[in-house]
Amino acid sequence: MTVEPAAAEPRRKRADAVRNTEAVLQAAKSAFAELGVDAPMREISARAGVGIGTIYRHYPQRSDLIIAVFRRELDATAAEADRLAAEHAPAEALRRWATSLAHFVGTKRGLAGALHSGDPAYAPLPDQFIGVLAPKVQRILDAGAADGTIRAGVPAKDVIYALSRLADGRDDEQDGLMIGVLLDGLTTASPQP
Amino acid sequence: MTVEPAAAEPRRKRADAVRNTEAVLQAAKSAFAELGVDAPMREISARAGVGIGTIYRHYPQRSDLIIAVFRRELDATAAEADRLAAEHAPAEALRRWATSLAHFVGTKRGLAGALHSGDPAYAPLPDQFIGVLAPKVQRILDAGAADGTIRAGVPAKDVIYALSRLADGRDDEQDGLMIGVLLDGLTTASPQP
Amino acid sequence: MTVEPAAAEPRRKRADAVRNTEAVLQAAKSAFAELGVDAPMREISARAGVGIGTIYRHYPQRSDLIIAVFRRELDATAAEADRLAAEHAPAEALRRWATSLAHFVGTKRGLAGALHSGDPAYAPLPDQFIGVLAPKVQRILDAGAADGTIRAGVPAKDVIYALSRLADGRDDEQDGLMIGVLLDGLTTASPQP
Amino acid sequence: MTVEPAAAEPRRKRADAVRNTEAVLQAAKSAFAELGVDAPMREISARAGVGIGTIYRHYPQRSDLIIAVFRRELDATAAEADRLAAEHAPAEALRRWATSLAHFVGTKRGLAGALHSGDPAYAPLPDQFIGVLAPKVQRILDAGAADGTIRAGVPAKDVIYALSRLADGRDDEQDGLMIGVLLDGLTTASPQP
DNA sequence: AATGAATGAGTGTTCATTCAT
DNA sequence: TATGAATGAACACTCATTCAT
Repeated sequence: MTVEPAAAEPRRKRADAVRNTEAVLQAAKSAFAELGVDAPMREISARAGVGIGTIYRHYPQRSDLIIAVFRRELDATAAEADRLAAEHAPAEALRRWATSLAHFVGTKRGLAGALHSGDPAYAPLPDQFIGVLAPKVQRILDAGAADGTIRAGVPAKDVIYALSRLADGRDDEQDGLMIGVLLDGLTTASPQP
Repeated sequence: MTVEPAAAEPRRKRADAVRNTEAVLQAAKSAFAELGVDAPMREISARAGVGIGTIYRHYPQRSDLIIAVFRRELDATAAEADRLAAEHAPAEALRRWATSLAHFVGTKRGLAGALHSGDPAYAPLPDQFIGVLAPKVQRILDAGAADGTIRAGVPAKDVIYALSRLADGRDDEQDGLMIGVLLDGLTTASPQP
Repeated sequence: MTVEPAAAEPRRKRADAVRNTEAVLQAAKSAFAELGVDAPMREISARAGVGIGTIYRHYPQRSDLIIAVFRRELDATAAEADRLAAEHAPAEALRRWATSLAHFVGTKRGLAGALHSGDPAYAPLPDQFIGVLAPKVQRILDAGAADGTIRAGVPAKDVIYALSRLADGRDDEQDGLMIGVLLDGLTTASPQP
Repeated sequence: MTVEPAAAEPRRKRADAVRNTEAVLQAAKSAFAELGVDAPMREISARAGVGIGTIYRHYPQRSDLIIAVFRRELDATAAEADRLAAEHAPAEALRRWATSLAHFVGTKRGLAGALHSGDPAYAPLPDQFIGVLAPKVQRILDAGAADGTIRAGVPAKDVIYALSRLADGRDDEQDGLMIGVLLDGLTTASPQP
């Protein structure tokens, strides 16, 4: 497929490594989607066509792999918050962003559970997720608090956790309903004078 | 076939059996609290000072044991709904009951997760919990819908699930905050004319 | 169903015991037929509506129960040998008797296996079966040897074992075929002059 | 994708793996001989001085291990059929081959039982054994049927099963006797004109 | 005598993690 | 650096057998 320079042996290695890394991420993504984020490591290595040792080399902790797999989507979700904040009033931005997050979390079997499991294997996860998302969401919340459309005093972290939990169900429709209720509790119809 | 004295002696030796049954329930309760509802059966049998076979005799499925352990508290939580419904306006009753449920769920490591895991070992759990709680909660919701203080069209089942999820955190305070927000979304300050 | 004297308390016990014994035998028979002779003891006691201890009291060894269950049929099969010996020429008697034995063994899942397993739980079985059957069969064999229609020098015990093994299949038709072949090897078409 | 030297080095370290594989086969062979083909996996792994996971890695199903253990001998027995067919008249070839099979089966405690147990753990066994042996034996049977020295219409499969059963005893001598009788029933002294 | 609760050894099986090559 | 073989702890579950009542 890709044309590679015949020479440059050391480069080759690099190319291989990149290919492997990508294969592992894809494999993990599909395995996580089908089996949950607690999918057997062996299953992932098999899907990637890579030795299991290679995965451990790159991702010593399971949480490292999870983070790597979701990194792009996580960043996209964070960016979405900025975009929405720029284009919509805070309450509306929050509402739309909640849908993004719900989609993100809802399609990752077991992710919400892992975030709150207390299992050491997942320990670094919450900080990672909150670290990326919270600042963006906090800005929306602050803007809403400033114009009175969003209840003040609710930390972004807790909003994100709550949304994650409510989005983890088997039934998107019902999940959406309760997320809507939560947002109703968080927002007011119109800016307070 | 044979006529027996109505004042039946309900088979002796229940002394031993009852003692063991109680020991198992206590052991399971403590194990569940510390290790979660997926605590190893052996651990439970060890804590109970009982052979592992004894547990399987009484509770062939893990879910049977979980239900037995939480039965009393579950019933109490259900009864609380009735009591609160009798003593308070619907929205207030709901709010207070949510605290009860939050306490119940919040002290059972892994219970909320098990309720939504899809794991066959926990399969009968959701029906049990919803079956006991939903009718009571539904009555409160209906009363609130009737006088306009609670948003109509939100099934008790979803309310219970949502509350369970929000109560599953490690931090009671923050859990309580988000539960409050959810309830705000579910209720209105005063009866609608 | 049966009319019992109202008095005679000690008799009652006896009646109960007999009823229990019979129930156990029936239960074991059906369990053996469906699950094989290694059916769980608990399953048998449950079918009999009797405590498991009761079975152990009457039949300390599994082989005791097996023997008791098959006793009647075993005796009938032995008697059949005598009957056939009286009514038919030796070779024909043997051939017919083989069908009886094949039916007996073929309908007892696992019996043939147990007879040759070497498992201590079944140790007394072979002697029991051979002890009852061999003398009868030996008489037929001897008669056949005398008139030259049955090959001499083959012990009844081995004939019985061989027939049991060949009858243990899943396919009666094919079992019958090979039993026929064995009998052909054992007999000659007509008395040798 | 990448061109590799045709003289591929077949991955080092096979030294270790091969050693283990062989150790497992030896251990299984001895365990099967002493305890039967239902010997505990742990016992086998212990004898092999190998972790139990190693056995499951190589032989996910018990039947896989059984087949692997007996493969060589099974193939040898099949080859023997060809050899005997080439060197002897059909009836004599069959007779001699029966001795081979009897030796094979007779030294594998429980193998004959497993072949007919219906236990899913052994399910692939009959097809494997019959698949390897039946074609060879069938050729002998057909040749014998053609020259009238072997009874026609008896499938090789049934002959093999019958011989296996008769060879499964504890007493080689008596087993041999009944096998002889069966063969007598299957063959005629001399070619039919 | 009958009951059935209790015992606990035994077995199959999975999977995270290490490490020799 | 990659590989994947090996490890072995862990767990669920079954069932023969004992024994207090």
